[in-house]
Amino acid sequence: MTRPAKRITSSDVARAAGVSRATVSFVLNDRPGLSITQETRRRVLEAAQRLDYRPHASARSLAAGRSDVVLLSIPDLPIGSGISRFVEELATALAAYGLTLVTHLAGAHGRPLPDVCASVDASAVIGFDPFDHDTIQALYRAGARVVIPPDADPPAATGHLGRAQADHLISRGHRRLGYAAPAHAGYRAMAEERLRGVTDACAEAGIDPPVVLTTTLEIASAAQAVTHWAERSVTGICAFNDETAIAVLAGLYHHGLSAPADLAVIGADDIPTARLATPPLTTVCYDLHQAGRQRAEAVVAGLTGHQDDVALTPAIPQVVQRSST
Amino acid sequence: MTRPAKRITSSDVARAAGVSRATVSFVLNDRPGLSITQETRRRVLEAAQRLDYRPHASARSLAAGRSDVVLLSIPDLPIGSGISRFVEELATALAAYGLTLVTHLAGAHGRPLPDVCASVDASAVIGFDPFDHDTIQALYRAGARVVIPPDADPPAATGHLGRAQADHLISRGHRRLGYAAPAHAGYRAMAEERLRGVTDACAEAGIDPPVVLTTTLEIASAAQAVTHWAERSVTGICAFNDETAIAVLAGLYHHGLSAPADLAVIGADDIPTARLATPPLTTVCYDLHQAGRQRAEAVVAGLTGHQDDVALTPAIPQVVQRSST
DNA sequence: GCGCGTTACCTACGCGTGTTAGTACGTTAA
DNA sequence: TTAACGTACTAACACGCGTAGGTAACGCGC
Repeated sequence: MTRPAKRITSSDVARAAGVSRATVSFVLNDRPGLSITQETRRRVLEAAQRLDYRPHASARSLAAGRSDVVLLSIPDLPIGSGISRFVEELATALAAYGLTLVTHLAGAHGRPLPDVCASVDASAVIGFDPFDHDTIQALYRAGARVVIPPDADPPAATGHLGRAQADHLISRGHRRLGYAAPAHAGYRAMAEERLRGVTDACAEAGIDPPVVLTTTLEIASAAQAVTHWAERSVTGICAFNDETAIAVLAGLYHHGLSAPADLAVIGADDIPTARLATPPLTTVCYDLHQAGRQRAEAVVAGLTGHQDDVALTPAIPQVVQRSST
Repeated sequence: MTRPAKRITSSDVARAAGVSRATVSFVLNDRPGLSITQETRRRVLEAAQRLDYRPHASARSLAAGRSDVVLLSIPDLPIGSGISRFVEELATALAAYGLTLVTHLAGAHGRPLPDVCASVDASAVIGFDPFDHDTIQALYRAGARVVIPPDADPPAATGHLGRAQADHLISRGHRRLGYAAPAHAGYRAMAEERLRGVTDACAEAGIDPPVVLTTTLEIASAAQAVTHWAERSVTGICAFNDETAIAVLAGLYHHGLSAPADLAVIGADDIPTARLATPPLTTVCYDLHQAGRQRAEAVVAGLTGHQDDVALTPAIPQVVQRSST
């Protein structure tokens, strides 16, 4: 077991560089409007690097009244690789502004979000689900200066995914759709939003609402759902996500059937194994690259006081066409 | 957009309760060895609750020299649901000790771990991969008081997964094994450790080392690997993880072959779609529930100074027998 | 010599806590 | 009467940093 090393403070750097602590602070924070000799600046930077100086975050945020921590709250559901890509993109974009992203699984047993926000002294909080009003107030009281989404319309945005699935199937001639809902309770809210998109698209196309069936990730369960859909002449399935879609494909295979001839299946999220399914799965997903970047910009705009300048345009889902539709 | 609320400090609580700030601190931290009247205690608690007082984490950790934040570093790889279960378990166990877990995706582009550790002022850092010595030193310098794994034998533990895979195949009579390595660069280190376990198991069983081939998650790539293995009379494949294993299954299917008749395939991690593969995938995984709880205990032991009392017994991998072997 | 402006830095305060060393007020013991 | 001791608090310092305000040195014009 390696022993803890002593903490390096800005006084240590100041002493090593032969200047005052204030000068160290000016140099390291690149304070504008102050004149520091190139030579002094160099000495400070060299000393800081040599000592591997890292400002004490707590002291800094206490003094400056703001931290560089951004908290991402992830709902209590099995994390898919899509979220992971989103997180990576977001973290990268924030890092470019000197901000650090940490995530927190808002599980049922964990601490309430405002507590976590206070614990890490986050200056911004990003969520997936919209927060209710009380939570937002508590987050502000816990020290957050920016909260995203504030209370805007992301539910509608989530519905877009389902709408894109349905539109795709309808455009390929399907007139009777099914919806494969997940059994996992944690998915409930998100599944209902995606379903709403499907239902809306059906209504606009003038066809019946989708036949909704719940399936677990067991082949037997999916096979049973396939039987039900067949009985009701359903020809195209929108699945809650790719895993559910792959379950449906497995259910088809179990009956000696296959997509898209017997039943077209479209998933959501584009997980890595989607392309490895038999047949390779058609799916929809957001441009997470863009979504992450946009969230990062919104945070930065909020922190610098221009929060009204950036509107969160709902991300546009894209269809990844493969062979299951 | 709701407007930020003013921060409540312990002075506010003290004023509201008609006592000094010090008394508030004593009451809220339940300081032992001090006598506080029941009545005073009640007044303080009531005032704190009424004002929704939350101690400023930065100020507290500055003054006390410790924070209640535990940082979990997750390697740069698509997060599987297994990790998510592990994180949930860990967060719950830590919350019971008043500690807050936040996670950080150690992506290639993100900030170096010590920076993040310093940013959130974490008092403990938990990692998956073993940290190298320099990183550990930097983490201590960044303010961490406990680092897990310290530098112990988790490489061996990680290797256990590969060993379990190989042992399983060998026990079923396979004498010539292959290893399916991932193409993704972020997986490199972890893949090599798992491969080492396979190689060790082969050596102990007195058979040739595995035929290592790299494959992407494209069917064509996997099919090519399958051809190579067939040419070298390989009968059983240990895949780096389930996704790679599913790619191998898809490669087999592409040639009109199937597991386990033509080639046995075993994955790792037990992702949700593993049971949905054709055929359902045999795989190995850790008991993450137990692993999370154990890490939490190690952190607490470390923070309270009894770090030598808790030995991290390497988690024991379990084989999930399905139909691909 | 004096006033003024600029450059290059330093002194000193405050952020909101935890915590040590006290203080004021009893009660008891010698 | 005074010392000793326990109770129930409070005053004041320290943590490491950002930053407002100051100051010494120097140049320049008159």
